Amino acid sequence: MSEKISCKTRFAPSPTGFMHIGNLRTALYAYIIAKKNNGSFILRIEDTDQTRYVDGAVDVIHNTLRQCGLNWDEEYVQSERMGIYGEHAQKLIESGEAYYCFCTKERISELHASQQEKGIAPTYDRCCRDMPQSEADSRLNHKEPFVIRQKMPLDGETTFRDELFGDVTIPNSELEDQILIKSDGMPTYNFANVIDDHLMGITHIIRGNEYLSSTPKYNLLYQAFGWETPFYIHVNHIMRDANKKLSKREGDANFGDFTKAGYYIPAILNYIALLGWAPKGENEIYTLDELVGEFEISGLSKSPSIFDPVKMKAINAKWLQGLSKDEFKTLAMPYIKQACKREEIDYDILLRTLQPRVELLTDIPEKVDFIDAPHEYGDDLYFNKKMKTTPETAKEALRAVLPALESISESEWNEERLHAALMSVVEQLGVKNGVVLFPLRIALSGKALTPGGGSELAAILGRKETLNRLTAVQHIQHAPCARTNQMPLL
RNA sequence: GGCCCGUUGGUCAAGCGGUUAAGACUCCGCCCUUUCACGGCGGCAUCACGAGUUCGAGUCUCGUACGGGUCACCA
Repeated sequence: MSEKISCKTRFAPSPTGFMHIGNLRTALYAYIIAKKNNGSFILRIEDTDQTRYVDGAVDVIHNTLRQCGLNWDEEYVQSERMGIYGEHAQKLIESGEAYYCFCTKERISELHASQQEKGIAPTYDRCCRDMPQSEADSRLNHKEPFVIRQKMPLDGETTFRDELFGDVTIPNSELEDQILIKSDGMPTYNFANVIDDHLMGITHIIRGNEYLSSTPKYNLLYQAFGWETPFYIHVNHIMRDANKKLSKREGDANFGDFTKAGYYIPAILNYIALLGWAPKGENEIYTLDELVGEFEISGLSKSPSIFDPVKMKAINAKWLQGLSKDEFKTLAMPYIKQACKREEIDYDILLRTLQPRVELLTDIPEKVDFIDAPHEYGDDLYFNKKMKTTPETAKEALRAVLPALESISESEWNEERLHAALMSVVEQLGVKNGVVLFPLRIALSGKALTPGGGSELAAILGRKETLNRLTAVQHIQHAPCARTNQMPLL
């Protein structure tokens, strides 16, 4: 493909109101291949089937591509181009490459039924193919309904080249005299596609594997018009599991659902690019621009790829961890606000402790929900084998912590100062760090797992709230712990 | 069913006639650590099967099996 200087690719979705992740990946590859060759990327809305029209569906396509940064250079809407397909079909009739067919739908379905009875594959019997011109003219004059069909070669075989699969040869006997123009005057998808791709100057056609066996028909059309055939790149399918495609019905294929689920858009693109394509080196994290730089058609995979949400999460986590402080803040704040209304906290520390712990943005609310109010908990939470803590050691530690922290003034309330004060308590008690810090975490949050440890939590919550929570814990009259049946801690 | 395409660990995958068959995710162990996470180190686990070509086959050829696609006046 390198001998071609110009390169133009297209994404040709039909507006269904839904952006399938597999379609998006096809668009991504088409965009990348265009940009890699300094070419252009075209969006073509394939809306010839007006019965399938969905309100706002085109907006979904536009918004998704924009959000992803897949900016298109030109846009066409197929329904606005209806005139040109009939003209082209006429040319084919004139050159003898196509013919009028007056067979009714009823005749065709009877034909197919009888073929099936005989165990033959149903196919059109080319009944009208050799009709004399005079008869055709007369039937046209009588306004008989007709379709226009393409004359396929009756024998031999057709070979086309796919840039990934290599040469693919199909016997011409497999090819039906396909309909180009339907009886309502509309072009079939196959016909409109070829005409549009040629007229728009598409040089590289990137599309799903399902078109592999119909590509000879497309090439035969190009040849019938005397047009140069494009490069083909057929990409593999994304599967749900070994023999099921990712489906709309299962709700596991919609781009919009992934953004709602807390995925970061560049990470989504990154992951789907890697599904069915492998870079040369060992890096796995790529921006869109980097993908453009790294992409090679030879890295595409021919066999189907199974979508792995676990791996996608891991890629998402790597992306979030790699963001700058400010970028992460912008993304994380809305999620923090969902669970945390309190304003007077140290967001810098919170964000810093949060960032390496978040896989999906939607993980955040659960991680910060202790800030507004600590969780309720029983004394047994203070048992921790690894930290060597029990409710009794916790009680002693927290008794010592309270005055130590009270002695820090509002203006000195920062991480270093807090850490130093807590370390001196550790030293004073002659215990390991965890014996003091683990109970502090629980006293401040009511949770055994928090972003950051005791000193970070104290810094995040601020002096007033920290001391309130510590004081509350000192004065509460606990009932005996149900599990241990021991007397209350404090 | 005909035709077309595919098949390397659980998943994504590298590999292009000679490799101890990369790497990533997952899982497990260890280290670090105020928990978890991050990070570091280590581990489990793969060439669908059968012939052939070759000194030598995951790599080439042919079969078989399995999987997918396609055979519309849908796109």
